[in-house]
Amino acid sequence: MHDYRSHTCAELNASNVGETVRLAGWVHRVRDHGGVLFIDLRDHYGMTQVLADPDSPVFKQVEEVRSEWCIRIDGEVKARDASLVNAKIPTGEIEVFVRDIEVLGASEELPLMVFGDQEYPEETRLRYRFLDLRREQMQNNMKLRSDVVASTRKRMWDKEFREYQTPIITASSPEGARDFLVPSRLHPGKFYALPQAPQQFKQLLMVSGFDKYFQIAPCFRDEDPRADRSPTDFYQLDVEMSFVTQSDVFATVQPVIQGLFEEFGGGRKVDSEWPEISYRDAAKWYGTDKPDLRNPIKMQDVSEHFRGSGFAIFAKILEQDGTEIRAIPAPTGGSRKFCDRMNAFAQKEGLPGMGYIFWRDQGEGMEAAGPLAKNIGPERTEAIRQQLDLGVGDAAFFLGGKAKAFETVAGKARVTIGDELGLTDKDRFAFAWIVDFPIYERDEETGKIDFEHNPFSMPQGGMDALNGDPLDVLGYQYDLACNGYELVSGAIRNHRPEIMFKAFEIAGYGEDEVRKRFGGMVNAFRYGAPPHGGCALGIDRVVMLLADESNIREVMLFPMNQRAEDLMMDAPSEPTNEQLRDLHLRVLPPEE
RNA sequence: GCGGUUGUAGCUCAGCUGGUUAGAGUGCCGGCCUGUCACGCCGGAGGUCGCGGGUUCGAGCCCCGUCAACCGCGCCA
Repeated sequence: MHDYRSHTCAELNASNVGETVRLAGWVHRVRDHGGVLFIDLRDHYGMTQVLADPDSPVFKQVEEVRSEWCIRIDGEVKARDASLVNAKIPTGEIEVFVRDIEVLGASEELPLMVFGDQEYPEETRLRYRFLDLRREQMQNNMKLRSDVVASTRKRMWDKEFREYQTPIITASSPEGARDFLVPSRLHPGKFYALPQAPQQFKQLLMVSGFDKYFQIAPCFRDEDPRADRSPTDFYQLDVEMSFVTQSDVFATVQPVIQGLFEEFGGGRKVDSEWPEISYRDAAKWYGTDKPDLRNPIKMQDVSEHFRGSGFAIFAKILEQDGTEIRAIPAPTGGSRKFCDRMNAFAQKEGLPGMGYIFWRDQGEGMEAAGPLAKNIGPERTEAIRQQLDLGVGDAAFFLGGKAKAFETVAGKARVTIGDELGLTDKDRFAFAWIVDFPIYERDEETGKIDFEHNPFSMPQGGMDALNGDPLDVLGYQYDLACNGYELVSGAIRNHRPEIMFKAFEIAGYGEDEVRKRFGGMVNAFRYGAPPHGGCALGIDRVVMLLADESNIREVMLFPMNQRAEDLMMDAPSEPTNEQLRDLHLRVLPPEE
């Protein structure tokens, strides 16, 4: 017999009755009835009930075990009486009578229980991640993640992409987030950096003629985390292709992503229509560049109905340049209670409030209620209703000012309204390509023109476009939004050195600086660079959506906490003096 | 860096308007129990109420400061 097991804890069934078997696993739960004692023995694969009574030569030892001890048992497979079958587990028809036991690893009192679905603070869970990961949900999430990665690879290979590994210890790429720096031992005072993405390498691979590249690649960024954003490092499906247009990239990537969601979505609806929405329209309709399209609400400009109206606040706002009034239609939201709650929501988000109108049935016909309706009069109110296509029982909310100032909150209000009114179909994955991102933006305070997104995208219209107003220049730059998350970001790249230098010049970077920062790539583009483009898909976020988790740490094995610390491994930690000497480093005391 | 929320037993939490000895569930320890599968019953141990200061006759509760965790803002090509 094998040292540890003849079967896993998921394998035995009625056909094994009478066999002598050996099982190993963790004590999930003990039920001690004095004369008879049951243990649910758990391993990666499942659970088997084992039992002992005073007839067992090791009854005394079996009585000693506690939750989460790792044990090995030998015993005899017995059929359960029909009335005792546990239909909840695949091994429920049998149980194993213990004749020998070996404690492989005892456990101290647990800081968190594997059994049950008790919630624990993240600090506890992360400090004892190895225990947390024993829990069923975590095991499922990590298995799902592994399967998603495997399926992603297969789908890319099926499309004749190959996976290539690019360097991890490399040069700083100062265009984006903060770099993680790695001091050089051989070169005093110099540093490597961990790549924020394999961006430049994959573009160089295109110059080298590899045509179709992908990589499940770790990306390193020294930025503060969010619930859907890991600090330090995360994984992307990184893709790049030569001789392609934007629509070629979409056509390549959509089946891969759609296939993944169909394969692992657990039967939830997966949209096959992926609309292309311009960045400007997304902002106007949804207040964000990563809209949740499961929510049918589409915001609209209703400025004209308020211009010169009796509602002085909005009328005054509209006298200023660059302002507008935006409506959020809220079908079925037509009650004062709901409207007041949403108004309070807007105030909590830092706005003066949200005006509203709602329409109710008033005997002879429809009546528009709410302070706004009174101020602007019945004709304007009716015009608004018709524009928004609303009726009795519906409501609409209104925000005014400069779009930039209210759009984000408007977007949040749209999400909240959709959720509260049950308009958002939770059982669905809805995708949209967000396209036509502006290449440049003006810093409101300094007035300086800078890159809005990333400096690698090809401007639509090429060199000619760069000779006009920079703020009008759009890029072949795109995101994929899914259920309110940004899943993919990509671009057709700017592979023409002269256009690149011009693009950087507009943002205030001279040729010397571009060569210094992106030397490797710019240099390569001088030697026959093909047109190319691609994208990167956030693996963690895909798994998050598939696992129906709202926190990215639920789908990562050993994530950092909110302060980018690993409490289990105690990272970051202080280096030894010897290490510092090797690296030619001296640590300054913290300031103040 | 800023804002919000939270911090009470190993763990998850309750604790009223400031008032006697700070509670429950679970886990742990001991006892009883031969058919449970969230087993049941009895008993026990276990507390720097995050930390420091203040107000008060009296503080888990109020005030000030501070630390930590999470969520958000900034940031994230």
